[in-house]
Amino acid sequence: MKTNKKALARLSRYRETLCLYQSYGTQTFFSCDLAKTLGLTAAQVRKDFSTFGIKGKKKVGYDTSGLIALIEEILGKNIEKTAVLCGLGDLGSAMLKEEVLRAANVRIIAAFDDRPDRKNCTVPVYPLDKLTEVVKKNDVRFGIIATTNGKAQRFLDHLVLAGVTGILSFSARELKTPKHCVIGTINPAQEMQNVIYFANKLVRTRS
Amino acid sequence: MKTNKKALARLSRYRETLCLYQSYGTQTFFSCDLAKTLGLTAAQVRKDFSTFGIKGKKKVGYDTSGLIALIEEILGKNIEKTAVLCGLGDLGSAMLKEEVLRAANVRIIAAFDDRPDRKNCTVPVYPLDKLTEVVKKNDVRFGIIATTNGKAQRFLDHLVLAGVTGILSFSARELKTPKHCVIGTINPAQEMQNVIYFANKLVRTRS
DNA sequence: ATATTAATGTGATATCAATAACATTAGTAT
DNA sequence: ATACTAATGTTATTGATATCACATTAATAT
Repeated sequence: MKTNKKALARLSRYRETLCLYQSYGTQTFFSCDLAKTLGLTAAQVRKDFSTFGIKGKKKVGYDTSGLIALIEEILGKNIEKTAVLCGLGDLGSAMLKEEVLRAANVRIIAAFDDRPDRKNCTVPVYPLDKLTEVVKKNDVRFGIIATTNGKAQRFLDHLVLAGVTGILSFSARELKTPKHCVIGTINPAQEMQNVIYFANKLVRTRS
Repeated sequence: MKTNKKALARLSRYRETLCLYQSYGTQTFFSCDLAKTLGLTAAQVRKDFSTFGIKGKKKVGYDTSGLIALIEEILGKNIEKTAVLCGLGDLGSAMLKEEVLRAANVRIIAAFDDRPDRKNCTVPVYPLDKLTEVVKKNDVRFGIIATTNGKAQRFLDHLVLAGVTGILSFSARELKTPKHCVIGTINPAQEMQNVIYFANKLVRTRS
């Protein structure tokens, strides 16, 4: 399968929407339905499906529940994955909310924060120097870095050493990551910057 | 100037890095330096610079402080922009932390949340029905939606009606937005999903 | 002054993603 | 049965982004 980052990113959006359809009792749907709901073109939906080997029936469309199951299979959603959380400030606490990461089906099993006062009842909280031990004992493969920029690299280094292979980071700083470890970065300031830039452009080019 | 979304997104990363250089006292730098720090190629850095009309000197490189100023000019960083925040849960509170949005130079002047107990000392907190009034009175052009998925569309509709033209949303749901309004979406679950997918692929393709 | 060199700036090329176009085919109507 | 139609699945085209290659040129060495 020729992987396509953008198409992959859309897969989980497709799944979301199909769940919605299912809740309405819609058993089958057409590519144009899904496209409309998501503001895409029907061709793109079909192209994406084709990329991941998803098949429908001519004149009938696609089977909602079957497709949800298939997408979940492709995304490995059925396998429960565990992660540890680094940093228990507001951002870290937000990540612990059930709703936020549910779609990815990761379970956060522990948090690390050097401020001992940041207790949390949903997961145990440890200081950084316990990270390796906890990660190794529980065979954790993913980490979320929700600390201030200054501390991010240190947490990352610990995660990598402990054997984590995928990291989600909220740090605006550039983090050094070895090749065998995947890192995804969320940078709200940058995203905001883009919104501002294009909003300004919209205003300027309106004639 | 032929705009290029990706290049624009990198501009703020360039700025970040240059500030770091400046703090080390580095007055000039080469494209390859910047490339190395950010894990890009020197050619791409120069291409990006070229896109935005940024000039250097052969054999000398680029002037750090001059370039920071220029990028800030391009990004409109010098103009202070105001925004309102919708939702004051953990995610909303995180957005109020100075560090998080600083790079975009937006100032959040008010927050809206229907839970009256969510007081906050750094910005005034109002119920949703005050949104239009506050936005109009202060001529606010940007909004940040940090609520649970269910409430996001309602906040967005209010923001749009009040005249906001740029929105940053953390909602996983598809939000309907008019064409004259720019929306940027941050979806942690989806980002995590991608990390998981590629981390698994890495493991599988390692031979 | 001249040659050398190490950098920039950019045109050409390759890759990746989105869109358009259309050939195929399963259902429906007659 | 046959024709028709409305959907899929895929190929071709376009567009955007990244990479490559190199001509240009300003500083340095001789």
